[in-house]
Amino acid sequence: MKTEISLSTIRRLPIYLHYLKSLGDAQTHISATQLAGMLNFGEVQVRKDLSSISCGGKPKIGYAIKNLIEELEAYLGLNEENGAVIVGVGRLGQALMEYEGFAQFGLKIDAGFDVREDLFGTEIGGKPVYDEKTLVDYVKDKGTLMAIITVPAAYAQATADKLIQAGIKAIWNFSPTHIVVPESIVVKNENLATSLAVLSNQLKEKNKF
Amino acid sequence: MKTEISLSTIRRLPIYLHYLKSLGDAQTHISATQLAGMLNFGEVQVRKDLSSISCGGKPKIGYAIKNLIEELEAYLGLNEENGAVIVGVGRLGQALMEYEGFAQFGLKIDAGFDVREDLFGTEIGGKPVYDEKTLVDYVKDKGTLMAIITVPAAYAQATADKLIQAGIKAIWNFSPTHIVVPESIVVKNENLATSLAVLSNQLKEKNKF
DNA sequence: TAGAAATCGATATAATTTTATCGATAGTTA
DNA sequence: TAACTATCGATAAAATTATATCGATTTCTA
Repeated sequence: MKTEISLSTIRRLPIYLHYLKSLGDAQTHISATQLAGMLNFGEVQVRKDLSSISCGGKPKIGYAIKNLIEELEAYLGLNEENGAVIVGVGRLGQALMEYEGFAQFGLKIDAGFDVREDLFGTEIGGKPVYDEKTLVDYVKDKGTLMAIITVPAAYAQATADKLIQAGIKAIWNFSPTHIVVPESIVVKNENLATSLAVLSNQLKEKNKF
Repeated sequence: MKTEISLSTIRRLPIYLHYLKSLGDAQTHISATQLAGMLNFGEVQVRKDLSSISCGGKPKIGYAIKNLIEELEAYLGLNEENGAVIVGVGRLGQALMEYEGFAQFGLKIDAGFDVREDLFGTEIGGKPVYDEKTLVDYVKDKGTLMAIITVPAAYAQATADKLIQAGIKAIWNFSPTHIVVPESIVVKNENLATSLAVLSNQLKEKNKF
């Protein structure tokens, strides 16, 4: 258990967690070598990653899967529930509201907000959709810390500003635009264009030969 | 213009591009300082990034926006059109099929595939949905190189295998599972859990104090 | 036209991340 | 029980990425 865990490591932790969970009860232990092989990582990297959150595996045997899962969950804070709101209930917003995988990672979406009147009062994935006008009050009342933005690009920055003013501390932005926030706010711009750029660049590189 | 551009730089290029496009005709030139300020990057970083794809800015003036956009587009290959198929036409698949932003980045989604009969023959975002059984033939016929996977986690790996067998070279995986592919195939696992982990971790860190 | 200000690009330094190496340890097998 | 193997964890080396520094260049201003 170390103090500082690198961002790159944190990014890989959920991948380990997910893979470990997908293994049934067939085996009780797993080695870094095996994990690395399955996930296409380096095995030293896996050991280092795991050493930062786990209290250790045994030579010749590997890590106890059950332990490892617990340690990963504990570190990632998947016990404490994070309430969140979604702003922008278009297709993407709906997809995210319906997505059940988030619960597994400690994220609980409480409600969606939109400007479309026909959506008010409806439920998606069991979560209510409210008038976007009530967003600020809702967030203030509930003390919600995290917001997911899925509005059209043109409204993203304004939405973010409004949310921050209401007390939101973390923003997950799916709008195809880069939003800028004060230092004290955590933001993750989920830029699909970025992924796409990397992907098509790699494709181009590989097809050169 | 250099030979090797780092992955981190490639990831930032679309962000520059997008921002530059969002500027109107109000200004013809922009400095690295300005760009850095707007996007919250280091200004040296911006210069380095741009130097790798651009033939240069001028002191005191900065870079010609129009040029820069062209250079970015050229490098990112946004002229050559990349045809792609989407496998799995659930909400997320639909959202992606409808999303118009991809065209701007050279990605043209040709069709969607699913197993749900009621979807066959329908159109989403102007693109047809076909029976998943015809996927392999379609890909082989068209010589499609890129596929987007939005099927449930349990089917993701099998879908990928099938696509690869049909000749796909690049896979963009939105299923909440990590898929593994041969060396020769480019894959980008778009793991929402990963982003979420980073986000909630940072939130936790900041709220410590 | 001389000097000041802004900005670039290059080089150097620092920080981060990945990969390699190696001794130690827990099981396995002869 | 002695040798052998797989594996861990730590440390060291290499590679990558980000940041700082500085001289050179262009424009603006007095």
